[in-house]
Amino acid sequence: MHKMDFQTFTKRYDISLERICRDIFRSRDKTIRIKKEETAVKNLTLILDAALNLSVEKGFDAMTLRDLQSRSGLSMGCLYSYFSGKEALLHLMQYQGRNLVRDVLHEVLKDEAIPQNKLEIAIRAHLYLSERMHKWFYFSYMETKNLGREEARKAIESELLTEAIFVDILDEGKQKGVFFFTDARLVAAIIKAMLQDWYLKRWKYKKRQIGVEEYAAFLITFTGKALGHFPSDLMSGTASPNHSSAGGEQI
Amino acid sequence: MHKMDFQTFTKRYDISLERICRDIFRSRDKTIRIKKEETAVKNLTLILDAALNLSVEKGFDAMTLRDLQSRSGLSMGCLYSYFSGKEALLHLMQYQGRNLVRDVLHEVLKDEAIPQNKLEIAIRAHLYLSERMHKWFYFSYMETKNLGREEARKAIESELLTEAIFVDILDEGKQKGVFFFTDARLVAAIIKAMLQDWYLKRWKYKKRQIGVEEYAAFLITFTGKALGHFPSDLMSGTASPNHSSAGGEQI
DNA sequence: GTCTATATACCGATAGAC
DNA sequence: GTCTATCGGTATATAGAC
Repeated sequence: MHKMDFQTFTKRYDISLERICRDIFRSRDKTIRIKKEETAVKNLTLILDAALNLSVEKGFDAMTLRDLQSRSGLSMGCLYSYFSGKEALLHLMQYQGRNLVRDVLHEVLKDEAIPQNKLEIAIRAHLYLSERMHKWFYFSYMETKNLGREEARKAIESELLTEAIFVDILDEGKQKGVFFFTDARLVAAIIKAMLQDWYLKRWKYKKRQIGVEEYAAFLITFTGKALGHFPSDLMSGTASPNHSSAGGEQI
Repeated sequence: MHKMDFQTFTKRYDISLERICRDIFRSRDKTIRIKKEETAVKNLTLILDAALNLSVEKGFDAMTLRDLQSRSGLSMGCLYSYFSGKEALLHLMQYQGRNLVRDVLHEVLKDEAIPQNKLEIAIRAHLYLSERMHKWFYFSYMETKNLGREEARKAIESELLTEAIFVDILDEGKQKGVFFFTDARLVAAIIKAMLQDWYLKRWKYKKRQIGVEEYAAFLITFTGKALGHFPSDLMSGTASPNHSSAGGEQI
């Protein structure tokens, strides 16, 4: 998928809360007591939407099930038909978010061979994903520390997997003589840090009216220069205007 | 302060928990009911040490005052002689950490004139500070969202102040023709993101045996290349060995 | 499937003995 | 200055009516 921008990205991949909830229902029929798919998906959407918003506002820990009750419009008893407890809800959301990110990242890269293009695509896909699923990314990052032993291990594994994608691209580019650096893992680590800043410091970029396309172009130029590779059409530093909300409502 | 490394940094600046607690006692004699300085500083040190460790382990919200009681060795009633409530403790710690960082950053930069050196010093000082006060930095970052309206405003102000230091250095370098970029605030923002990665993803760098000197050298080289400025003695990419623990126990 | 009502436990905070 | 004992409030979770 070349010459990708935010709009074509959101059109190509169905990243909606409803779709995620349907995936959850189909893969977790044991822990969810409700039988009818339509009812289950509708209520799951209400629950996850409320839980995401409350978690971003005040933190998952500070969110009480009474908050979740009133925000979702469902009752206490009804909530417990969809998950076995507050902790199970946390794990459910973390798990589903991780898998979606992993799948999309592999999907966008699968038909590309040129390292410079791969790097640009991986950066853009990660930024676009976190733009589309901003609350989800913010939530996943902030609540990692509250996970239990086994779940924390999976979160770390996921972090390293994303990084490994960048390490592979960098090493390939180094071998082909288009990237210049000494330690691929260090470069991948700070690329990841810069990607994460986009959703962790969203308030800052929003206040400065910097959109996702502009940030993407800047990041690609900056890393390109640092790696000794200069993307031809981006060196001017001019970026597209802000249309960060072109892809519909954020989830 | 030129040719700064971690060891000389920690020797030059007294960044100990005891010193911070003494500052707190002297500046807050109204909210602390204890009169004798020796007693007060001793117990404050116990309290803050326990609070920092518990917050990093499970989060400030999840930490109960009973946890704090057993970890510090003091009783419930005694704790309340040192702060008026859990929220006041949070604000106290945030406030004191912010001020120390602000003061040290201004101190290290005050006698330097060359932009390239300024950039290197600012990067090193921030990394060394966060290395020395790792728990403090991690705590400050993670608990920002739990602050009240007014305190959150101060935290944001502090974030932007640190960034402004980098913006000034970058603009000066651009004017003098040694740095090349289009938007100083974007560059400063991602430099900050890379600095923060050092204390937010500490587990990763520790596992890979990357010390603070090595990370500092890498960051300076990477940003130097991206800005079109090549530090002469760092281009080889070779870095000092890991002596991240040379400066005593972390706080 | 969804609701209300309630059980049980633990939180932050304080009063008052020592 | 420091302790123990306890209050009032609220959390998660469940039982059983509809």
